[in-house]
This record gives sequence, structure tokens and C-alpha cells, in this order.
Amino acid sequence: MNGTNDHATRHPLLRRIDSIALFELSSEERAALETLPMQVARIEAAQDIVREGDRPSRSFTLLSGIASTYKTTQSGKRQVMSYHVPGDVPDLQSLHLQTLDISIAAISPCRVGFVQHEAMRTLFRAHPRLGELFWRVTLIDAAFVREWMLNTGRRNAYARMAHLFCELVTRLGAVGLAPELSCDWPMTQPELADALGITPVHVSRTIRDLKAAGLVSLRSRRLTVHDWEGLVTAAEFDPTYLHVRR
Amino acid sequence: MNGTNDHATRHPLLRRIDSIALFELSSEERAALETLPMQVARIEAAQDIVREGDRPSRSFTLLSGIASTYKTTQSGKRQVMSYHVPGDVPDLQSLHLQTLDISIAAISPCRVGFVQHEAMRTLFRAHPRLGELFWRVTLIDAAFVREWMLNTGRRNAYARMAHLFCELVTRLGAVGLAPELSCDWPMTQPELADALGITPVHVSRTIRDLKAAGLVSLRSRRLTVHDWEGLVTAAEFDPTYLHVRR
DNA sequence: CGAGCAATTGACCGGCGTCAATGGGCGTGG
DNA sequence: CCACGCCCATTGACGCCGGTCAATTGCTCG
Repeated sequence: MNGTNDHATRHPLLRRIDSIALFELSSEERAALETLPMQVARIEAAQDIVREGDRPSRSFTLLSGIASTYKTTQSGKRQVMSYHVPGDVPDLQSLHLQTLDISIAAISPCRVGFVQHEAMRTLFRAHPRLGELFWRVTLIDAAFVREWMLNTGRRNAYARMAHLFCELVTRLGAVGLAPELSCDWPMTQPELADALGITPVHVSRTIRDLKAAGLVSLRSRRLTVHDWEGLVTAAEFDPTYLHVRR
Repeated sequence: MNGTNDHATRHPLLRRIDSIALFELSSEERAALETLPMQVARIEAAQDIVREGDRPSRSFTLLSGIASTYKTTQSGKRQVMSYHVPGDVPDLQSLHLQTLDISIAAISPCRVGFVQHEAMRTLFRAHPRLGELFWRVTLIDAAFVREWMLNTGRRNAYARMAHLFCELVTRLGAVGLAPELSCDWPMTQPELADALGITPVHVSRTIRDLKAAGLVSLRSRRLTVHDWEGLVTAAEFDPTYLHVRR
């Protein structure tokens, strides 16, 4: 859609928007987006960026690093709903839901760009198509969660793990962060356990099995897929729900 | 907000909108909503209303009955994502996502009201606050799924079942369909199994246990809660995520 | 009244949880 | 630069929640 694929130099908010837009943005729309005031911050690994119960007056886009959305039960059990890659706007929902029902944590050290809700509302009133586009972003994020739920409800640990690998390699690939089917993998096994709805012990066993099957390798925080077709088959992975244009 | 509580006589689309709006709708906005052209249809029990892969040019609101959103794996396993009560707009997402990633089925016989996407887009351009309100609806629906995912990922069958009872009694109560903590319950046990991520056999065992604990009774398609506090405790139920005003 | 599915219950099984012990990587501080 | 501590990772033994299989009963509806 935009001639080059220079994810690094493009404006952060355009990374994802460009990849999901169904029409060509006008130069006015593009300019309006690019001049949104954005406050950049760094978040250390394992720190919460926002917390359940917060009432934010701004949302953020992830500039670099990997983050996770999670909820906890009253008894302290934790479930990761989805992971976020650069370009995502993980708490965009707070634009229209005052109280956050989820927490978002930095998995690796992250850079984030905060944008005031008021600025976004003003932008969307002036450019309705942009508002619809960001609405679309929240709908796609919701589709990720639904697919993830099908995963945890109806597939075993082996297929779930394979599916998570497929999804993240695809999404990181879409923003240029998984060349050669290989990417940084900052999640620890206890964190993966919270995403998959199993225990850390069983995560270890499952990864052992995926390695033994020759599908992936995972060492020193780096994931490499050796057999993409095999992984896709094990996961029953169908990327349609990601709404990524090829 | 609107003096009376007459769910039956109010315009269908206002049922839910009124219950989640954070501001008083102007009479112009109300009138514009009420004159949206709506095509009413009846759907038999166990029929799909829309299917995964469809590219609808309209969305629908549920006028009466109970429906479910579900997805299936390639190997045919089925996972229910959420149930819908009268007033909901279950496939509103199709307004901005062309291809449906989910199917929606009528559990009991349903009446539904179809509204063309073009009519909604026109309405939202003329009344931006209404557009934001419907955006809010999709965000709340997404929050239901997230809570449901915490459920399937991190609670056992007993707590999951209790949580589903709590959620639906609360949501049906909000539209006047669960007086005295009692409501129609058209879902069969095989259907509940697909919602809870367990087998029909285990649904039967779990309901037996909930009855034995004196929390509910469930006979001839009717649910009655006998011990609300006990059910809430068993489920760790916190209705905040429902965004229903008290 | 019969067909077909829902519901129930028992017997048995297996995937994943729990508990525990060991080794490894990394940051901090002496 | 090494020692220590802490958490991640791995593996084995064993237990339990929920799955599987099968038989029986009960509804509901043509």
C-alpha cells in the first residue's frame, strides 16, 4: 500500500493502521495522524503499563518490545489474553470504556507512545474514516482473543503451544520482526503457562515435545521455526482471523 | 434514565444502548435511532443466523430468544464464545470486518431485526455520539469474552458453570427477563459443554453437584437460583466487566 | 407409539497438576 | 572476579480432574 516496507521510519501509529486499512489514506488523514501529540516512555521488563481498575485519560501504542494483556481471578490465578507486538494499540478500548477490565504488562523492555483520548476524539470527529479504522483495530484485537479462546477451550497443550508460535511469528513477521521464521522470544515458561492455561512444568514438557518433533528450537530467548508446515498442521493454524493483508 | 423500565415497549435498539450510555441521548439522536429501517425475521431453534466466512451487508439485534456465538476447529470441535440476550447486537463487528470469524446460532426460537450497514454508517456520520456508543457496545462484548476466557483457562468445571449462571442471570435480569432470580434456560447440556470447554457427561456431573450444594435448580428448561451469594462465591463472580448500570 | 436425542450414572483411563529435587543463567555485592 | 541468591528450566513419581465408553432412562415431538 505504501511503496516501501520501512517499518522503522514510518510513524508508529501508521504501522498497524496501514496493514489493516481497506482504503488508501488521504494525505490529510495521514498528516493528521502523524501530528497527533505523543508522549514516549520506557517501561522496564515485567512492569505493568496499565492495571485493571485504572481509568486512563490516554491510550498507548507499543513502539518496541513485547507486552501482554492479562486478567487475574480473585484467588490470584492469572490468564494472559493476548500478546502485543510493535504497532499495536493494546488499551484502545479505554477510549470508550472508562474502567479497564485488564492489565497490560511489558514482557521485554518496551518503548510506548501515549496519546491523549481527547486528541483522538478530536481527530476522529474531523476524520470519521480514521475513527472507523481504529474501531476496526479494536474489533481485530477482539478476534485474536476469540481465536485464543477456541485454543484454550478445545485444543490440548501441544496444539495450543504450536498455535501461539504460529500466531506470534506471523504477527511479528507482519511488522518485519521475524525474518527467516526466527524472532526474539522474551516470554519465560511461567508466563507462557499463564497464556496457555497450563502449569509451568507442563510448558516445559510440551516445548520438549515440540523440539523433539523437529518443529522449532527455543534457546536463550530466541525462537526459530524449523518446520513451518508441520507447526501449522499441529496447531490447525489458519491466519484469516489475523486480518493481515498479504 | 428513561423514567420507566418497560423493556417490551421501548425500541429494540434502545434496550441495550440505554443501559450502557454514559450520557442522556438527545431527542434527535433517539428519533434517528428509532427510525432506522429494520427487517424482522424469525429463526428456528438450533439454526445458524450467520456463519463464519459470511460477508454480511447488515447486522442484527436480538429481539427475543437466546443466541450463541461460537467457533469450530478444523477437526470439528466447537467452542461457544458467548451467549446473547434480547437487546444485544451480536454481529455488530461485521460493520467494520468484512469476513465473519464466528458463527451465531439461535438456541431457542429467536426474533431478530436486521439493519443495513449503510444505514448505520449514515446514522453515525450524522450523529457521531451514536457511533461512539455502538463502538462502546462492541468493546463491552469483547470484555465478556475476556472474562469468559479467564473462566475457561483458570477455573475448574464447577466454578465455570457457576460463573455462567451468574453472568446470564445478571444479563437477563438487566433486560427484565430474570425476575426472582429465575429464567428460561434453553441450553442443552451438549451445548453447555461447548461453552465450558468440557464434555456433556461432565456437565451433567457438575450440575448435579451444584444442585446438591443447594445453589440452583434446573428442570424442564428453567433455571432458578436458590442461593445467590453461594453461587457468586463459588464462581468468584464480579459483575464489573458487564458494564451494566445499577 | 416409536425414533432420536438429552440426561444420568458407573467403570476405567489419561492428560495435566502437584510435589520435589537438581541444574543453569544472571544480577548483585563483597 | 568470584560467591551467593534467586528464579527459570528440567525431570521423575504420583495423584486427580475430567475424558471416554457404554448402558439405561426419560423427554419431546412427529
